[in-house]
Amino acid sequence: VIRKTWDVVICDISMPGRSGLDALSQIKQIAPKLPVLIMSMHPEDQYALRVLKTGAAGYLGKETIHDDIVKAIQTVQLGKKFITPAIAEKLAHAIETDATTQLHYKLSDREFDVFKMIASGKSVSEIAVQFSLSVTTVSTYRSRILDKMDMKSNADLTRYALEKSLI
Amino acid sequence: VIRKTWDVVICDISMPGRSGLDALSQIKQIAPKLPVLIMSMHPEDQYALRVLKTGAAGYLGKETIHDDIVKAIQTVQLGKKFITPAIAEKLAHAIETDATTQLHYKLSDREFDVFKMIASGKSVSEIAVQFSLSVTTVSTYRSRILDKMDMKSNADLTRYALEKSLI
DNA sequence: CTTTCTTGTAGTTGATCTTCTACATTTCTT
DNA sequence: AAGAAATGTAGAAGATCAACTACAAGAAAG
Repeated sequence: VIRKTWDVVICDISMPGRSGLDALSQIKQIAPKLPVLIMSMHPEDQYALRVLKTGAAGYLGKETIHDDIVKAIQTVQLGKKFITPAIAEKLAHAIETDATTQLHYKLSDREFDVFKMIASGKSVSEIAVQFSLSVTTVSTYRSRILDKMDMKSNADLTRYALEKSLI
Repeated sequence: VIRKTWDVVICDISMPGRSGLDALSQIKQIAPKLPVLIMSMHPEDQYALRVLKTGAAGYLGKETIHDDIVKAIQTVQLGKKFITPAIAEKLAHAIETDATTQLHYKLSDREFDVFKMIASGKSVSEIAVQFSLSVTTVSTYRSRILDKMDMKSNADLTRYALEKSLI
């Protein structure tokens, strides 16, 4: 990679550990646009995600290596990422996990509605009227919201909602 | 000003109205760094402020024109502003008026303390304990705060305080 | 296909809060 | 200096809320 120009790098890093990732990041440093396809005899576990995050154009585990390699090379040569269904699934999960770190992900729909109203300053009784619910019901929602979001006051909710542009 | 370079422009705009200001802004457009001293037979009323905002280096009203003109020219020639005491006073007022537009300017000291605590989520009773006051006293403060700031809920206060970085 | 968890819903009751009113001090206004 | 407005302070009483408890229906898990 240092001496010559290539279309694609196919790199077998069967040994897990830093060495493989280090090699990848070095390559990407020297030639950021050079597609690097990583092969491994390990299954497409979360290792694949780390590899992709480091800049690989694709990851082939032992399950897919025989079937997909030609397709993979063709794909990455076009500058696209080659993603197997299994990895796509991992990616989706990774994204979902990101969503999971959003404090309010735990709220049910009703709770979220109430959350927004409380955050924007409505009182529980106002909310109760608007939703034709008992005041105590709304109050229960509020408790659950505070509990799930690990907060203590309405002001916390307001602050949070403001930060996340939820209101 | 268009054709030659000058040290200072002394401009008599005894006629109020746009014409004077327009001339001034045209001059400042052509030669932004050229000091323009405005003279007028009108008193140093708020017209002086408008003139200064438009970029004049100083304003001499009929009261000061005879005493200060030499000093004024010397001052603006150095690139400084020439401000008479009377105008300084106006400026101070203008600034204060800006402060006045801050919604919370009306609050008394105690009210402002309470305001910050409410905005950051403290309950009236917590505040009452902290200040060794009756709950109703704090509640009264709260009413007055809401009233003065023309707001309706604690969430409004939180939002406001957050916006103005008061908490 | 049960068991368990989550969600939507409320009542009771004690806690907290608001509103109205009041009054003594300060602090403006005139 | 006299009167008016703002400020600091609270009590009584009614309004609102929170906490705990409960339960049914749906979702998820085993």
